Amino acid sequence: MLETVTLMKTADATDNVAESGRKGDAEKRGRKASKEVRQLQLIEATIDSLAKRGYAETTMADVADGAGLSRGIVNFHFESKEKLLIATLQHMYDEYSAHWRTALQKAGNDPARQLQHLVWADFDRSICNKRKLAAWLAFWGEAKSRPTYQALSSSRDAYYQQVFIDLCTTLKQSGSYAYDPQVIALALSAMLEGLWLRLMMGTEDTTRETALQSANAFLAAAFPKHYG
Amino acid sequence: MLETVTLMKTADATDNVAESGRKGDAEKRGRKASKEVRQLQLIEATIDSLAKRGYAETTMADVADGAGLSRGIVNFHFESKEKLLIATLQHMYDEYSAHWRTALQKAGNDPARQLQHLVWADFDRSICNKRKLAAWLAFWGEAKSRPTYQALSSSRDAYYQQVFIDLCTTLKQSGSYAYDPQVIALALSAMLEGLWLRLMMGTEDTTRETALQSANAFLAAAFPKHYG
DNA sequence: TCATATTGAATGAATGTTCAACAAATGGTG
DNA sequence: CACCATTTGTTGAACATTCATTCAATATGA
Repeated sequence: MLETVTLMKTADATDNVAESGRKGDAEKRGRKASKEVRQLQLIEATIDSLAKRGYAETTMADVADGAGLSRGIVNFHFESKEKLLIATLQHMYDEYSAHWRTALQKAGNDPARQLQHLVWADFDRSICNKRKLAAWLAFWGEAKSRPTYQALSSSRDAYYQQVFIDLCTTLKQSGSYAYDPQVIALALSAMLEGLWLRLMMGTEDTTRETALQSANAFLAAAFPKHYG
Repeated sequence: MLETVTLMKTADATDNVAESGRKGDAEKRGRKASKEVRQLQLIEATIDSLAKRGYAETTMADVADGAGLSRGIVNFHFESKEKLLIATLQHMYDEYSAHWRTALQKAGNDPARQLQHLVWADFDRSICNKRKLAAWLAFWGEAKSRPTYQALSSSRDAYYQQVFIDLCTTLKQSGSYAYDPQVIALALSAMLEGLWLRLMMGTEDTTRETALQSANAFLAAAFPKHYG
């Protein structure tokens, strides 16, 4: 009963899902596609399912249906459901990483600009959209009780956090602020994650624009000499 | 009706998964207990299970075992698994609410003090401990795709947010700050939730103490004339 | 004795995984 | 090019397991 709906909904997906769900039925239907393409197709279908149904309700059948393929296919490309989900989380982290690094690179050498760009990056449409945020939230909800997810998360998060701390340290020196860089960096990254959380939950009063506004307000308050 | 409930559980409070699973076999075993006590016992067992196994892996059997009761018992006291989970979420919200209101009341009439106390309240041991944070995270992860959970969350959250906005507005006037109160209130509440998120995930570098430190740093940065 | 709470086994539905059969690509050989 | 063998991808049904729910039997308290 929900199956037909599933096919339709890949289209609605606010962003780029359209393409991944659409690419000529000729290419994916029945006929072979390269291993990588097929795996990506299944990962995208997994994200769709996570976003629409949540972690607990995401089933192999729903993923296969969402990709327009048969039931057994997922176990062929990924050995098990668990490995599919890990690959999906990995994929999302890789995408986030790439985006983050690009933002940092484009910011040049000025630490104030770098921090600003990193904050902006978090609210970019390509990263920060309903579908992906919902999928993140689904994973976070399970991460606590799944060592594998937690391991994946913590190593990367620690790295981002360190970059924030370093930037805050530099800004402190050049602006002679009184704060402990470590403390203010934690406040900053926590706020960014909290804003994501709000966006994920779909709270009425929080949009990408207002979230970004609040993030900017924080920077202005914490580093008035740089962002005033 | 919820008030009495609140009293009971604050007793076991701190972090004691142990006790909630242990309390005198004499009391609960076989012999009848009042309906309310039994329901509370099952709700506590549900929180334990959510914290230990996550939402997706929480089963009726695990809840019953955790409470030291038989399999069929949960369907007798709560009609279904879904209703058990809703009652559990409701219970956690009631507890949080009560704690929050108490903190606000104890703060007196000074808005700066009120805001400070509300922030402190969020990191109080009775609210902010591994077990309960993990349970919150488990619910949040599913809230996006469950209208019932979302409805429960959003109405309350909107209320808290409004209080924050009002307090920020007052502080702005008395300290003649430049910020838009709405924007700064969102930044504040997002940061608080983000800190919770970090604590939930069990990141090494974030403890209740460092989280509170960061929250205070935020207040000092945003309202220097009040918290400087 | 009656109402209510509790138990634990039975039931049925949902779902992850396996696998034999089939189809498509690939590559070698004449 | 034609032909066949092999490898690889795909399918869908069968299987086994897990789990929520039901319910008849039993125990408990009034």
